[in-house]
Order: sequence, then structure tokens, then C-alpha cells
Amino acid sequence: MNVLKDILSERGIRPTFQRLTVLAAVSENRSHVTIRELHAALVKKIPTLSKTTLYNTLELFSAKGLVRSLSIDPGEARYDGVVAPHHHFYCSVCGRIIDIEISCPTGRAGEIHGHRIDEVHGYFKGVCRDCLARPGQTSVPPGKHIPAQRRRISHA
Amino acid sequence: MNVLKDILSERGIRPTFQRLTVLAAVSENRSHVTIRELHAALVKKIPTLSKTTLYNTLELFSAKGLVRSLSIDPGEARYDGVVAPHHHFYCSVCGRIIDIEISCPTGRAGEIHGHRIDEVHGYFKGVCRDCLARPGQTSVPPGKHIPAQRRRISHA
DNA sequence: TTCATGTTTGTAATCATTACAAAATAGTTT
DNA sequence: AAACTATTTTGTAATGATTACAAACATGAA
Repeated sequence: MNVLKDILSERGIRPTFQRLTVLAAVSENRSHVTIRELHAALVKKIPTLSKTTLYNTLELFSAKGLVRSLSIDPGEARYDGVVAPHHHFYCSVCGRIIDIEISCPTGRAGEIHGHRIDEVHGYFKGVCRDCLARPGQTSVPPGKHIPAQRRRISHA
Repeated sequence: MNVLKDILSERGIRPTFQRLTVLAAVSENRSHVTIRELHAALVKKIPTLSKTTLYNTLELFSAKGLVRSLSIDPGEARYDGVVAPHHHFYCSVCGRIIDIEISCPTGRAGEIHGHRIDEVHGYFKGVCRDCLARPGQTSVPPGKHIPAQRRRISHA
């Protein structure tokens, strides 16, 4: 894709193979990936890919406005290739993150009470429609978030 | 304060000295404290206080709706004793967190697109009024957040 | 080619958070 | 009060995301 290459060049980012691969993965994928997931997926294409490169690349992309870094999942950052303003819903049962299209007039002003606004983050947490409908999950207590990293088996 | 004791008892939380102290610190303090800060402040009153107790206590309080856990500062959770709905502004220069009073009609509905909403988090990031006015800080680039934990000297 | 600069990689630290079990505390019953 | 039980607190040891750092690598200019 020369389109991706142009996107990087326009922002003064040298379009290396790694960066193009990361940009392709983040923007084609609609799933708010973590570094961990991204690394697991991309080592297939770039066997030597290091996590440090992913951290560096995504921080660079974030600074240049190509991706958005989400801190909705406590303990692990997630990256969104869609930079157009929208909010997110985090399901505390299945851990899924769902895009919420909302017109939030506040952030668009660019400033509030004299403070310059660079980023607007709107996070909703709760139980998603599917998990509510699933039998046996009817009484999930609020505030019980189970991030992916804590959902594993203990190695005691 | 018997008021604090009643608050805990009403929610079925046994009002121990540790819990009362934590609740007092979080609710009287308007500063969105971290576990680290809280521990540093409270060991003066309870020399044996452990961080595990703070984690347990604040998770319990959060589950019972006595405090709100904020993930606006990447890398470190912050706790807000004010549970009434409001948003937050994070200054990427000084690291300060400022309350933003905003009427956000979306979250109050309790559900959106069939998803049950338990928590609403509105975070703005940028440069606060004071840091904008401070001379020598006029050209802070967007997206350069410096969390407290990374602001220390390296021990290499 | 040589040089300088930017990029990638691997390894080692840092540090918030969690897991876990022992010690301490409080409430209850005898 | 002692004995017992359930809850709470504490200290220590994992876990795991993120950062620091320097060596290896690639790239483009002179």
C-alpha cells in the first residue's frame, strides 16, 4: 500500500517496513489492540520484531496523531487506529471494547476554563448487551472489572 | 468522626481504624491521590500500614461506590473521593488533575445501545491554564504526557 | 566506501499491582 | 475469660507492562 507510505511520509515519519506493518495492522484492525496482541500477531510477518519497537512506534504514531492510546483497560494500554472523535464502552464481563458514536461538544472547543485540550477520552464501563442477554450472567455486580491480564490461570 | 463510621456501616463495611483513616484521607482530600501518595501520607498515622491494605480497601470502597478509581494517569491509578458525576482534566506538563464540571447526559441514562452503564469516565488531556501562562512553556507539544512515576531520576 | 544519523533489537531495570499465607484483630459462644 | 471462628491486616514474593539503555543494523549523503 503506497497509501500507508504516504501517510507516514506526510508526517515526517520514515516509512520503514516495521512501521508500515504496524500502521496497517492498527488501522485495518478495528479491535483496539494491546502491545501484547500486536506483537503476537506481527511476529508471524516479522520474526525479529521486538516489543520495544512496538512501544516506540505506537508512541510515535500517537504523538503524530495517527493512532489514539486508550487507557480504558486498567493495566494494559490499547491502541485505536480510528482517530476521529468517538467514545468507548468496556464490558467488564467479556472485556470487549465497543465504539460509541457520540457527539461530545465539550472537547471540540479546544479549550475549557483556559486549559488547552489536546485529547478527549470518553469511557463507559459496564456490561455489554450480549453479556446481559447471555443466560447465567443476569446478575453481574457493577464495578467488577476483569482485565485480560488477570483472567489467566495462576502459576502457583 | 462518627459520620464516617456510619457511612461504612451503612454499606456493610466493618469500620476498622485503617478503613476510617483511608476514607477520611480520600474524602477530605481533593487531590485524586495515588496509592503511593496515600501510603506515604498515612504511615505517619499508622506506621504498620501496608500497601496491600490500601489496595484492598480502595477496591472495596470502589465496589461499594464510596470512591471512584481514575485511570487518567497512565501507569498509576488515582482515587477520587467525590463520586458525584464529573469529568477530569490532566495537565501533561505539571501532572495536575483538575475537576471539570460538565453535564454529560449520555451516561446518566444508565444504558446505551442495550449496554448497561455502570461507570462514566470523561478525561481531557492537555496543558492547564497555569502552565500555558508560565513563561518558557509556551510551545508544549501535544501528547507529551509525563506521568509522575517517570519523572524521577534514573538509578542507573 | 566512509561517515553520520536514524531505526531496530535484546536485555536488564523499574515499578504498579496481585497472589498468598501468616499474624493480628474482633465477635461469638461456652 | 478461654476457645473458636471469621474477618482484617500485613509482609513477602510473584507477575507483567513499560522504560532505559546500548549494541547491532540499515539508510542516505558526501
